[in-house]
Amino acid sequence: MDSKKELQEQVFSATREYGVSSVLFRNAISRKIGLNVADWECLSLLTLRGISSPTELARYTGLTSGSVTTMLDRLEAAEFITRKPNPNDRRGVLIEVNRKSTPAVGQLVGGVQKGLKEIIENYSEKDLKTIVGFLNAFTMNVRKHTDAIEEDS
Amino acid sequence: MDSKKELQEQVFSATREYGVSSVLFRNAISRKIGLNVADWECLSLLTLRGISSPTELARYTGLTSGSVTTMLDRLEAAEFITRKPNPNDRRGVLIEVNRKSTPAVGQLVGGVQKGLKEIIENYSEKDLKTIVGFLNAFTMNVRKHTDAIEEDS
DNA sequence: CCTGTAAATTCAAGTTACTTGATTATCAAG
DNA sequence: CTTGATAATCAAGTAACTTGAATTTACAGG
Repeated sequence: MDSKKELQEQVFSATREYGVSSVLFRNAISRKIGLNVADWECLSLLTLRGISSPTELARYTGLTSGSVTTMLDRLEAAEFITRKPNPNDRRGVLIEVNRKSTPAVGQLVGGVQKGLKEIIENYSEKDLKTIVGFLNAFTMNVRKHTDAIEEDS
Repeated sequence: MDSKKELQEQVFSATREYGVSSVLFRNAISRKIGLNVADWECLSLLTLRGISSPTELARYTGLTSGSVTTMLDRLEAAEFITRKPNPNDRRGVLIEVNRKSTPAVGQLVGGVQKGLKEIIENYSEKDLKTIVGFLNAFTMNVRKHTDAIEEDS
């Protein structure tokens, strides 16, 4: 097998390890913080997006809207999030993450992000372009297949 | 300088979108197959990691041994896995994934994998090396922090 | 301006999955 | 051959999730 084919296989394999490691990290951190996995993923998305809605969180976690309601009740009671009225749609609510009430979370996530930034800093512009291109292509591919799965139901 | 910082930010952002898209794919596929998210992820771990015992699976998932028992009962009833006696330890069991009994799974996962392989084929050897290097560095970083979280408990 | 339909969220009742603690069987060591 | 630890399971109780209905608001067509 030539070296290019081998490299292709290495990339393929690396993407899987990337995914597995992310899952294991999530398991460890949610356990550490004392949240179940769904609750943690919810907080995680909120951290990325800043503000979200129960509908979006339902999609992200794969839970039903009813489950999201009780999950948000839990997170709100624990002061991880706040519900606010949506000024543009009086049916909806906006979910905000309370960053100050989660110093442990910030520290744990911040550590990984810091590590990632250090990795990124070691690449040239050219390489960064290659990496961004690959990551975006990967993401588009996953999205395409997700949509395909969801369509024929 | 500025464009490099911007590129770095793009990579950082792309890794997050990569993660989000993976989560949404997981939701879609587990729903499609009729497994809950936790069961699907376990099946995935069993397949990718070659995990073989309930004990090991419990460690990876953060579940208790009792939960793993009932989860394996579900997966076995649905014929996704098989329990076999461990010839080296009569207390234990070995878990095997039944690849043949899951054509739907194979087809769905195969689709994404095919797309990924097509993406990979468009890169030069040099670029592939860059990509592998980045993915591995990312994975190592996540693992390092996972271990750190698990250690001080 | 109405009216019907769809969407966002919540709620109540029933189901599923998880945890804890005990149980059985086996191992490993002295 | 006894002691302490480990692998898996089981039973009972708890926590989380789903389903389906209710409420409120949005929006499109007549």
